Amino acid sequence: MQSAHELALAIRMAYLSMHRQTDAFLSSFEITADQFVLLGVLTQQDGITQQEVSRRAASDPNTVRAMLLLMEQKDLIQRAPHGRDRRALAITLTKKGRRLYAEAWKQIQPLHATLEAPFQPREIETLIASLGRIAEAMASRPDNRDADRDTIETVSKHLKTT
Amino acid sequence: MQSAHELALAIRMAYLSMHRQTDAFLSSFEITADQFVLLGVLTQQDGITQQEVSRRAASDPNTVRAMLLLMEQKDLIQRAPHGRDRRALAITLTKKGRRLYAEAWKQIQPLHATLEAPFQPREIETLIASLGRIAEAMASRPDNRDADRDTIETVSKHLKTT
DNA sequence: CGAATCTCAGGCGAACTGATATGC
DNA sequence: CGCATATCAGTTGGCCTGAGATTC
Repeated sequence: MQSAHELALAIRMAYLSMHRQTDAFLSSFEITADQFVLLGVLTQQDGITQQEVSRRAASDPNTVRAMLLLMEQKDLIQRAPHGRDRRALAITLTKKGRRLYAEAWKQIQPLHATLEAPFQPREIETLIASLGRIAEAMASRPDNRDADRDTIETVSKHLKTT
Repeated sequence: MQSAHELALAIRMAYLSMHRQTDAFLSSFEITADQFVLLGVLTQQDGITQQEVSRRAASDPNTVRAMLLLMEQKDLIQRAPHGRDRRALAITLTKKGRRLYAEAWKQIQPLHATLEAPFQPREIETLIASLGRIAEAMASRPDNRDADRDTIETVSKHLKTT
């Protein structure tokens, strides 16, 4: 069990250090690492609902809503009534949002290079698979909420197609 | 570069799902996953300064200070003037804090089991090492602040001795 | 004296919880 | 009716900037 705790701390440290660096790299664009993730989701497919954005970002609807409000103020996205479901809002990228994501993506390449530098290509695939198994294991615990399972499946599918 | 992005997203998803589950497991103790991390640091060694706690938790001094204030209110820790450095506060666990950590540790064992279930013991060691290399790579980027390097070294040392 | 280190205060974005309203 | 979606209010953790205090 000791090694499980060490693993948990290692994941925590890797995530936090990466998140800090990502924020630093994106600060000149005045977007955060997490907003960058949402832009990436919408670049894959937009016109989807806030719920769908939340699922694909493995995040929480309330969190996503707050982020989208900020991003709407900055004219990166639009929130318009959904055609088929009048409860929902359809989220679309603005031209500014699409352009910003493309430039932020370029900006972040050195960080991507640093991230994969210590590894062989095969190691990276293994690492991604291991982390995916962890996320699956966490999401399929008996006491979980149903949403989590959907999230993992949705995101896994999303990852495979990118 | 594409795989680097996938790796980043995988780390993010693994961390967030784990963090959610940890919070759920600890909710009956009325402490959070991050407070649990601080208690663990102090269990290893207490009487250290807030700065030292921050470094060992791979976190930020201001964040840690706010958390310690909450934990002091709940009588889990004490903040007393430091003997050698009169600028600093020395943080010590109370008996209540020490007992709570021991019980929370027991409570969390099923989650630890779930975390390591998908892997062979050797795989876990490899995984921890890989995540450690990522944290090192992130911390040693040219544009980093000096504090990050110290953090990684301190925590790495800490992990080895546990 | 200045430099370094720690504490503290205020602010912001993100993650989550729980509750409520409304459309399906 | 149950279910899904969005919204609102509140808490916590994480990071930053900047101020003040103390020690070196």
